[in-house]
Amino acid sequence: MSRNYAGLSRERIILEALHIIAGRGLGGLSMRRLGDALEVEAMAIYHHFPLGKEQLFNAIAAYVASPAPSGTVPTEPGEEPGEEPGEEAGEDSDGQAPEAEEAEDNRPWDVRLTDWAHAYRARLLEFSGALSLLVHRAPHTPSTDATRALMHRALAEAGLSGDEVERAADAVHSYCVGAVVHQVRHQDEEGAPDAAEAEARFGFGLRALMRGLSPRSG
Amino acid sequence: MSRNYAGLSRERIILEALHIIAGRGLGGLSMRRLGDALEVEAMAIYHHFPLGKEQLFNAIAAYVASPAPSGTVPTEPGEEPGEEPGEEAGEDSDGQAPEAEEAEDNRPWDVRLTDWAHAYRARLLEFSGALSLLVHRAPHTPSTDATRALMHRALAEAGLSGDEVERAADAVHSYCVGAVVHQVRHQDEEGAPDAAEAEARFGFGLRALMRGLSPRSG
DNA sequence: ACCTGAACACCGTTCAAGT
DNA sequence: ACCTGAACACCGTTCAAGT
Repeated sequence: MSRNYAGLSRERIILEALHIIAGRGLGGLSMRRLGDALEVEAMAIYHHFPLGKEQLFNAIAAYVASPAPSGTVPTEPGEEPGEEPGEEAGEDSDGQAPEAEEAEDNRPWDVRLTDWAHAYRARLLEFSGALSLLVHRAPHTPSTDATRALMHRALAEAGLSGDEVERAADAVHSYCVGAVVHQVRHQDEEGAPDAAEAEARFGFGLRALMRGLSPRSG
Repeated sequence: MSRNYAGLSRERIILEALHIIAGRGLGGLSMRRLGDALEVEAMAIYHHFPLGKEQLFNAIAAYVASPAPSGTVPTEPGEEPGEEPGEEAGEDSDGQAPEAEEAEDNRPWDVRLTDWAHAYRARLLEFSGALSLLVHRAPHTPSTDATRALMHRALAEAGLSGDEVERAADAVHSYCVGAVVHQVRHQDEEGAPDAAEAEARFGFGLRALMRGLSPRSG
């Protein structure tokens, strides 16, 4: 029993960490506790996250902020993409990633934006225990790239131009994060809205914002 | 030198804690380090915050979220208001506090709201190191009461009614917090906007939101 | 009332070692 | 490559004691 090929991986570690965070809060996550949950010595985690807890936090943040192809563990900048090291992974520093173009989305720009916003909100809400990790971390992943592209296309289509697109995208993003923070902050108060009402309020504000963002129509 | 009347107070402790947070981040705040900064044994802090670090965090959150009569240390629910204990402080559980009505604000509703939003944003930005404390804490202070009243008056004046006022207030609040989080998240990235541009973006989104919130005008 | 100082359980991380 | 186990410096908090 001295050997232990626990089959640890970054993904398993992140998922288990998220589980602990969900149950005991962010402050309840310790390397030792995480090791226990993974049935491994705490120090084993350092083999997968050599830079320690801070690096683990970054990975969790990236995971939470990347609602992409379902449960993918994104690679952080400054880390090699795992798997057999050998040739360079070919990091094209281009903005536009040519992948992930599964099918054209022909729906109107406001529907696409609204859809994205609701999905993003749901993701943040699902991992609300890790939300405060996102306050000082802005992970950069394929998923966040895709979001950026989606928003810019939609807002350009709405008739905004250049600077306005940039600012409008920031505004929508800010509103989504802010709304989730607002809900989480107040969720165990007395007159707190239930899940349905919370989503209704989110939709109300989102519609107002998008209405106000649209170019003058009269 | 065994005695030490350090003249400790909740306010001094909170201010010093905020100073440490500004310098070393939230994770850099330890009771022992805080004690050192206050030239006191760490355990002395527990006399002013008997419930420990969690209570201190609550107090910091309340302080940051209360841009009220300049630097007042608000009292948290579940703590006596300090000073000589004796008679009960007379906690009127009424919502509307009859105090703090210094002078009528006769400016249009949108100016009042915009003003409040910019001031709130500035406060959160000033203490951005403590921002993540607000993700899971919604302190209730005279200042937050005043904010609520201000918002409701303004939005009612704008022509919104009942439910709409509630939802609109949430939306504005969400946007403000979200915008600050968004700025803090991205602030040491490459193409990050400077302070002026950041405020401009904030204003842009805020105007859009308020425009979209206003009742139909055509 | 206000602060000290020793003590305890727990924490993140390093480092040498095992397979 | 992957994991263990002892060690170190630091942490939050309790508790008895000083003035």
